[in-house]
Amino acid sequence: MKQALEFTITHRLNDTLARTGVIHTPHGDIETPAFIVGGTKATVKAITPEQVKEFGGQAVLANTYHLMLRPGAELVQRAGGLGVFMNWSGPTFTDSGGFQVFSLGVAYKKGIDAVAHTEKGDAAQAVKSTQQLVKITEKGAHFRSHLDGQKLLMTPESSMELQHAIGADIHMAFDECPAPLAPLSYLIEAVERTHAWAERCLARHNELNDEHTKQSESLQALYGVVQGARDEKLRKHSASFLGERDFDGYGIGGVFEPGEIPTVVKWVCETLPEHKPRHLLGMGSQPADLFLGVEYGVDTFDCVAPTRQARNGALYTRDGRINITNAKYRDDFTPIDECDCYACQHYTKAYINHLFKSDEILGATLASIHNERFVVRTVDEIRHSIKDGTFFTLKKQFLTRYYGDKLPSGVTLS
RNA sequence: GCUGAGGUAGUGAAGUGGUCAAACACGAUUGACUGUAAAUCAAUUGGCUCCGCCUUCGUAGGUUCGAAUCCUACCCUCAGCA
Repeated sequence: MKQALEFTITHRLNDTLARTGVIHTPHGDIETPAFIVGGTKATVKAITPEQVKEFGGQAVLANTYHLMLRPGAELVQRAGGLGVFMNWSGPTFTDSGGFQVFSLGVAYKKGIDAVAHTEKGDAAQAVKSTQQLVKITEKGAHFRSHLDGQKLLMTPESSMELQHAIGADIHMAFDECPAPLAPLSYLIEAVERTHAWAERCLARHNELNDEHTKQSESLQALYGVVQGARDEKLRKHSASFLGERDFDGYGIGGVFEPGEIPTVVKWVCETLPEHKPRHLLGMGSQPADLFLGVEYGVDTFDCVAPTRQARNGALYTRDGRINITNAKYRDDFTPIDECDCYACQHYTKAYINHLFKSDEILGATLASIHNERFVVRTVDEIRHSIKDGTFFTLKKQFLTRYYGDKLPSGVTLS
């Protein structure tokens, strides 16, 4: 059978897991490391696909759960698939909906942050609330739609069918993302379930790809998703189990602190087969995520924070994050940053401050373009630095300037 | 000039004898946001030597143990009539 996805590694950085490469998809190549732009509901919030292209976005990631509810996967299929529907001609990814088991379950109304960051959270309660709000069984996950409350069941098979209907180039296996604080016994159970689901995903995915072959349609790729929270044995077990299966690449799920990358991501990436691409799910809003992720073997990232934070007025600059609504920017007639994005080339902080204060939607657009450009450019710089061997110099300079003396815990500059 | 209504914190607006430094909304200030239930959410918003004290509800007096709330005078605003 024809490969659904080809991945070529072009450079490696000695003594690290970092590499550069190219992911070849039916809708074009992705030069890695790459930041994949969040387009959950088949739109990159507040900006057009042309603008995404202009700031250097190479691929977009949408979400199966959201599109299943609205407008429906079948409708996206009838529209001609995700790319045609949203007028994005480049490569596309879909997430499986597995993360919503977490965000609508354990993290429900508490914020993901509260669960991921609390040192001494109530682990038993974390599991309990999962079971109450999102019922997980071997069969799949029972959800309630956040739109109208209707009961839904998503199984590995149905997630594959939905993702094939939506028609992205790269799909994610349906996984369970447990709260990192859940007791080990539960984490083990969740990993085993994720593995069983992964095998079912792969089986159904291959059947669907066989049908594509018969119809002379291009094949779609499937990434297995590694779980295992912060546990070394579990992470390595998960990476090794999935690594032995014929996935086109791998997602790494459930990591929330940059300081965890040198341990968790490293365990995973040194275990996974080297010749397949690795995607760090849901991380990559701050430079530490990007530098450490790449250093420890990540090829692609996706993260909604650049656009979400942009809509809420938090903008990235080389000297750290700023809040554009701060009073001091009211009459600051300089651009957000030394930056080549559309917003920085044409507008001042004072103007964008005014847009936010006035609740004008152009503010969200300009801020989103800027934040996305910042992240995409940072990854581009990292990619080049691997090719010319200046990665560690760049890392030190970049992180020192961005964080000053407030480096996130667990992050080192060497 | 007459009649009526009214003057409460940055603004609008509750409150009409004690539980009022005064609801609520907006505004303002700050913070958070990482596989998007997020153009969302949270905190602060009279002063201070801040688990307590001081000064505030047009101004000045008064009644009362106690007043933003009752009385008197004055000032001002708005509406209608002259």
